[in-house]
Amino acid sequence: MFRALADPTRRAILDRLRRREHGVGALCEPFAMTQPAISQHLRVLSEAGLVRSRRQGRERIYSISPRPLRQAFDWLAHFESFWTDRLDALGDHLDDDP
Amino acid sequence: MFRALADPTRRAILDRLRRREHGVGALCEPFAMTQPAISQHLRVLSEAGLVRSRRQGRERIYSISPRPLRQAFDWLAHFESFWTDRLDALGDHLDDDP
DNA sequence: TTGACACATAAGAATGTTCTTATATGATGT
DNA sequence: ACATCATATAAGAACATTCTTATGTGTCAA
Repeated sequence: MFRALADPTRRAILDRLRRREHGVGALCEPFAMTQPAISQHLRVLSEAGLVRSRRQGRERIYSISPRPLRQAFDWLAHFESFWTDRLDALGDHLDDDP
Repeated sequence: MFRALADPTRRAILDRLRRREHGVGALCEPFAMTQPAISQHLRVLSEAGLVRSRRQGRERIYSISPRPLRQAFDWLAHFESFWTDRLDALGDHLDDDP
């Protein structure tokens, strides 16, 4: 799933979808890339559970599906004390979830 | 940088370093992988700014370097409203940073 | 200074990713 | 039924990742 977030195009797509949902055509527009390439990225995002889609006429509308993003967020939150503590440099981080 | 987080071995290394700093030998121990493989992962983490290291005798001690983790965390935090709001299903997420 | 230890680097094989072009599918309007 | 629009899928080329084994580098201890 972090793998799906590893690609900058896919992160840009998510940033775009964060603002509002979009059809594929609209998602393609800002990228210097063919439509199949975007569809493939959407597939990766979809398989990672990061987006969902529904049909609407002949368009397919994609939107954010937040659950895995939240998992990633929660994982990173484990490291929060590293930038919160001023004790940072002391290597003072022992088990916070035993 | 998300690319560096995309590999499960590297995330496991970070999880390990989150608890305390470690030498390479200790980091290798839980993995079914050779020492050079781990050293290569450590190099990727280091180039992404996710870990730092210092020499201590003949050991090299690795520890977390939190700045890029925080960037990732901040990026994901942009999506926080998706799992916070109960309006989730309404696609009601318009610009929150214009 | 020599041997052993802890680690890094190099080279290469296997596999995975990310694009392209060409083609298939599914819905709409006539 | 047919042409068209919106999108998906397939096949393949180019490049990147992730391991392996073999070897290099720096530190310590005798």
